Amino acid sequence: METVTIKKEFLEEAEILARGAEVLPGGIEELALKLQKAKEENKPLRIKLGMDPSRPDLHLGHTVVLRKVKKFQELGHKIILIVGGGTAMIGDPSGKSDTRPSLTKEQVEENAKTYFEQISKVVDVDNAEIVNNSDWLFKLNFVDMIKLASKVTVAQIMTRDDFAKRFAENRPISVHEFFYPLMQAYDSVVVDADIEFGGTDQRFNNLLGRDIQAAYGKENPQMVILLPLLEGTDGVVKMSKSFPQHCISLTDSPNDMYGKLMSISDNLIIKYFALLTDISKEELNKLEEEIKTENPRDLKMRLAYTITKMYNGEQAANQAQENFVKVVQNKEIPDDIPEVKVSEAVSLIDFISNFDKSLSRGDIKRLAASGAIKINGEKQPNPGFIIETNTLPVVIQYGKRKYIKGV
RNA sequence: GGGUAGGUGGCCGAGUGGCUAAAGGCGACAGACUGUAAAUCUGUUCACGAGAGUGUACGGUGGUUCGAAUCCACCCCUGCCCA
Repeated sequence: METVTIKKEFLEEAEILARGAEVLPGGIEELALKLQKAKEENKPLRIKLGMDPSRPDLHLGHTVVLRKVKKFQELGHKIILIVGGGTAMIGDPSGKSDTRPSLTKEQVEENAKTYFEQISKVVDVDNAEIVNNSDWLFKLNFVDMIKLASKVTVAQIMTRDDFAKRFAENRPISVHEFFYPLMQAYDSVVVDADIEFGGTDQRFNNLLGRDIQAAYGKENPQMVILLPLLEGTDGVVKMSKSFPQHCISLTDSPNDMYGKLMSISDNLIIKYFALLTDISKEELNKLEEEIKTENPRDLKMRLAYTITKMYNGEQAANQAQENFVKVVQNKEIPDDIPEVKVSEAVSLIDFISNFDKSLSRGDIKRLAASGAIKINGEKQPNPGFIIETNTLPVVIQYGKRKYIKGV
């Protein structure tokens, strides 16, 4: 690369953009250079972001990357959202080794649609370029694929953490799984990306994109910007679709979103503030002090309120907070309980079972036996208890926060 | 192609003819305590049935046996070693 003086303004810009992220391989300086060049040539950077359409729900973990991408968009750069219709055929090998069920074209399109609705809560989808990698991946013939595969060695592929681990543990690795990173890298060639975004678990895949671009003749191959992974509500495992119970989804109701945020581990409070809100550096420092003296619960309520408001608006956030105080802290009965018409006497177990199909009748009996079922606030251990019509309306609580009203 | 070790409930893993709906752990759910945090303690964890019980289940299909996760045959899948 020829020596170019990097202007201060771009260094500063790069530094802000890189905050909290890993910028590979050249760090802030290379990023500043890219920004500067883009400006001088009046050629917006092409920002690549891949999305797995296998499960359509977007959670807060995704927004860490999306929020960063948005900052680039605000500076006038072009976002290219790649729907992984082709890569979904394989499924990213990381984590579970099971081959995922491949999706039909219709499913991918359907999922992609709900994806965009959710993504539009963070980035400006209308100004983004949206493509599906099945459009080019499925057109590759065997020779093309061999050519692609020839660009990388087994030793290189095996440095990928997941493969190395499985190999060391004598667990199976199918050859087709090697193609996942290759396909993703090839996407970078096709969309001519300048920067690729991802979570830190995408390090290998995204860096390979850089190498493959170079191998296909791109002069200034893409940089890679990696953002920290967000732990799920349990505070241990990263928020991932494989563990839906730890995910806070963008489509969660305001009450759920608020409640789930309240259930995160204390040691995640600062991290959530830092990665998920627009809080300033100074405020963040202040919070770090406060958390030492104040009840972490209060900071968490502030967090829950802030994030709920971001995605659902102020009114909904207020309601969610009120609801939380009322139902959880004061253990009162919530307002918005689903109502079910009871036209004749019905047993407790039938009533719940008809309403909530996710529980087996055995589950309900167990709940009753453990004292988790309440009728109008009174524990009722007998699942065969008959709800008479002349006792209506009744409020049934089963489990921590599930209610039905019989009317 | 040859040899060898395996495939058990959401996961890991014990179990080599009846006492096995299958030890133990993890996870999950619930109760107590709380701040819907953590830690801790207790209980539950295939389905149906109020219950006695019934059905289904240890890779698949057949078989032996009064009785099979466990023995036999064939098949499928995976690891490792050799070629």
